[in-house]
Amino acid sequence: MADQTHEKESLGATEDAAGADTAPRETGRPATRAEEIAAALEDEIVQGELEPGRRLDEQILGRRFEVSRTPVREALRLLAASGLVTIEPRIGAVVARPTVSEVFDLFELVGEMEAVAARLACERMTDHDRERIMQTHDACREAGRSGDADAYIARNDAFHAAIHTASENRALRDQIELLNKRLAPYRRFITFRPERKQAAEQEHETLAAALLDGDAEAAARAMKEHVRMLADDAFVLARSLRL
Amino acid sequence: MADQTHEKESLGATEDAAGADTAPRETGRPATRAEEIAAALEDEIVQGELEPGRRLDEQILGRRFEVSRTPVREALRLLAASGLVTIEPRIGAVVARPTVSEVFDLFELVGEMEAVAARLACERMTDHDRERIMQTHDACREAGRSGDADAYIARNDAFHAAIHTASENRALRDQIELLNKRLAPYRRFITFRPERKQAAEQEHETLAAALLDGDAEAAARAMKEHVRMLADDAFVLARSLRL
DNA sequence: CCGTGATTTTGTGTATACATGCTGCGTGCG
DNA sequence: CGCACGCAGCATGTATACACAAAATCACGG
Repeated sequence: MADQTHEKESLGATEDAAGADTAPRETGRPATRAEEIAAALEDEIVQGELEPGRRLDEQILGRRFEVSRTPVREALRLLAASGLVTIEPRIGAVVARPTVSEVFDLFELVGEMEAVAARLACERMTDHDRERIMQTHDACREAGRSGDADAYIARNDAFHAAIHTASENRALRDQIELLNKRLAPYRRFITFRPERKQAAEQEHETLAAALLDGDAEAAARAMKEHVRMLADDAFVLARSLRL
Repeated sequence: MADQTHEKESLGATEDAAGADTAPRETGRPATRAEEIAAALEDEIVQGELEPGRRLDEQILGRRFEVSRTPVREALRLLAASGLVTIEPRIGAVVARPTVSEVFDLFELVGEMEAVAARLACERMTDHDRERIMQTHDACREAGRSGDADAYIARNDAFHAAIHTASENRALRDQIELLNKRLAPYRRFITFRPERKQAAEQEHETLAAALLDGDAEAAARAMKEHVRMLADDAFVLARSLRL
């Protein structure tokens, strides 16, 4: 039972190295069962396999992961703390289903924070950061042409992650990436749409130009606009889909 | 029958954040034991009774709160998720003791976010918000003269809370207040110092003036500067105290 | 005297059992 | 026919027991 080579089915398994470090926990220490379960559930929520509002029954999950309720409970607590699930006493856990207004607030917040990150990145980035930003931007553009939606999402995340890293503020970076996880279920619908992808492309160009040009304010503005457009599209699409 | 009102608190309503009652009244049970314990521990950490680095033994805490280890564990998980304690597998929980660099990042982040809140508040505040900001500002000034440090801290928090509320973004507000909790152990040393209080007073004046004047950029700048000064003083003091 | 390794001890991680409050449905009354 | 009350089933909250890893202690040898 000591052998912890978890051969779980896992999911896509095509873990992109660039976006792999989206986990704020980099303890490097051996993971506990609860953390493994939390990570697995988080993936499923972010990937949209578990839709918002879905009930998360402790016993069922326990059977599914072949553990008792205890680690499952702790995993759910972890996810609840990061805002991905909601737990109400004596009721149970469900995948978080924020109100429209809450999603709006989250988009606005992440926009502001990404803008801060862009500004700081502009002021602080090393040559290596600059290179990585250019590189991920190019990769993003390339994926945009190829039309592979999954690849595009991964590259897009990598581009943004490069900016977060360049901001040289770990707390900021962690917060942004947590917020993006919470918003992932709502972004998914958007990023797949070709016209959005094209617009994002354009916005990325502006953003990258400002970054490489060292114009912090322009970069911040471009980033905020970028997120705002995304949010707008998300709401328009949500409305048209009666979500 | 539970007569607990699950009413969500109205945003601009009579919300005495000034009170910040440290005494968790146990009228009935609006929460589970784990949450009660988490709240109690959070208070003790924020108040500085539990210093950073202090070990949090599950069994000892269980005896202290007269519960088994289970709710204690969940409480610790809750606090860990909010960043107030650190849990390492097979090691246990300790009150979070971030590195200097991490504290620096946190101060910078909270400064940026408070600045965002100030800007948004400037653009969105209702008459009621405006009144509340003025009112809490006056109270703050008054407490500054009286010399009651605890009262001043409470009023100061209320002033900032009024701005957060006026920003009309709940997610932003929650994040800022969480960050402030995490920084509380390090702010404590500063806020008590008279010269810092006086400087803060001045900065508050500038900030309030910009807010009431509707100058969003000036308000954001003033807020960022306000937090930056606080952080600077905190680091200077920490160095002089060899912390 | 001190370093090194085995042993004990302690505390966390997980499992299981019990208690309590919610949910849903059926029955009886208005 | 509709609604309220009550009961049974069940999921969560809490307690307790066991397994195992890490720290502390001690014994032994250099």
